[in-house]
Amino acid sequence: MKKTCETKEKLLEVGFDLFWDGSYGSVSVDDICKRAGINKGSFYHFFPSKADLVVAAYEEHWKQKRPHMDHIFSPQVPPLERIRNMCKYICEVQKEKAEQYGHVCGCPYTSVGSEIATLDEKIRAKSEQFMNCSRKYVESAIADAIREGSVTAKDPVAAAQRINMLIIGMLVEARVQNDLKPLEGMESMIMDYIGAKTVPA
Amino acid sequence: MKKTCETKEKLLEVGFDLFWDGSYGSVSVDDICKRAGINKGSFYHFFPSKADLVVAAYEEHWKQKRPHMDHIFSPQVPPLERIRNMCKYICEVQKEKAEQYGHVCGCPYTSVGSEIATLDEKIRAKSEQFMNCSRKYVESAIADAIREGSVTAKDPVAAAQRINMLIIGMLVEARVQNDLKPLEGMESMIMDYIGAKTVPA
DNA sequence: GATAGAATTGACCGGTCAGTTAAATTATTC
DNA sequence: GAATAATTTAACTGACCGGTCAATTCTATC
Repeated sequence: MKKTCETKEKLLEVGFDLFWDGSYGSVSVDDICKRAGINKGSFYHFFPSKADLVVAAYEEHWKQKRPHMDHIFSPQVPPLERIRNMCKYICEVQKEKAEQYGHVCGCPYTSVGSEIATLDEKIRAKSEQFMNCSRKYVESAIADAIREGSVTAKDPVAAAQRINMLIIGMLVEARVQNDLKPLEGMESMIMDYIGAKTVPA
Repeated sequence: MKKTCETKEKLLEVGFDLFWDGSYGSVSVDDICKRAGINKGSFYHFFPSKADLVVAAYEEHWKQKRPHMDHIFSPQVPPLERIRNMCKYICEVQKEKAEQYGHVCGCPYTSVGSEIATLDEKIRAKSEQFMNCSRKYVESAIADAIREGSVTAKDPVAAAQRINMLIIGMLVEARVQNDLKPLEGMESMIMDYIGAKTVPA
């Protein structure tokens, strides 16, 4: 029950990383197995197909990321600070991955999701689901900000949706430009957008 | 000199369409040739590689699209109307392509660009170039809007950059959701963002 | 109508792709 | 420690990949 999980989890982790850095089409099952130090037969013992691996890897990745997001968006934290911390977190992760891989990688769900959206419905649907995970956090933060009056925005649902699009656009630009610069304005752009009344450091 | 161009242009057109609908990795040279009714040898007579085709197809597509953009952004047209017309144009094209292919396809430069950004520098650079083409139009429209006082925005460069990101984000979301809905708010979102003073129909 | 260069053909290459299989090894349970 | 199931191994399949090539046909010019 132990070693089993190690193999499976190794495949999930390696697969996620390779797909994130490259693309779904450019990473083969052989690539994943080689990097994971695992035989191909084992891959197909745990996953019925390459597409199933990427879906499982999405789920595993989100499972591991969620506690961090819950912490960032804890109601203990003032609402605008939650959003600011999210921006910092995104930038940190991007910087870290860029150093690790030598490329700016953008949002993993978005990259593979956009690549494969018209070709595999199961992956498409999962990408959609996870691309929208962070939206709910932003939504409740903005709702709280509205209640405490620290923001001129009126509709938390619409605002969160738009912020989500903005961040996605930024991350895609950063990936295509292979440059972290597009991310620099993220925090101020969002604060501008929701009409944050305090303009702290 | 006539039939020659027809073959080459057919390959450019079919390639662009297939890459736009699917992805760079999922469309083979054989697919393109079959759809174009052209032999593989001819493909490699005109293009040294698959990557070169996609770059050439980008260039051809932009060449054909540019007059339309020049028209939309003619200084004859009031600046905010230029931007509104651009939004309408984007939505129209997306709707048309969605009907044609059965999928919402998003921005062609962005989709392939994001897919391939970390793998092929030549394609990456071209994607970056064309993803930013529309930015210059928006920039000058906003500058004009500022001069005529129809807008509260201050910095046309920053505003255009952010609008570009917004549109990219929207198009990626639309593609991944396979739904035109995310595009609906484009015009009002942009007008909100730059602080358009008139709120016409 | 001879000639040369461009366009076209279709068979072909080695390599790689996702996925399979049967046998061997390891853990688990009684 | 025997029986059973889970896991791992490595060789294998057949289709398809991007790209090559020599042979052929077209076309423009003199």
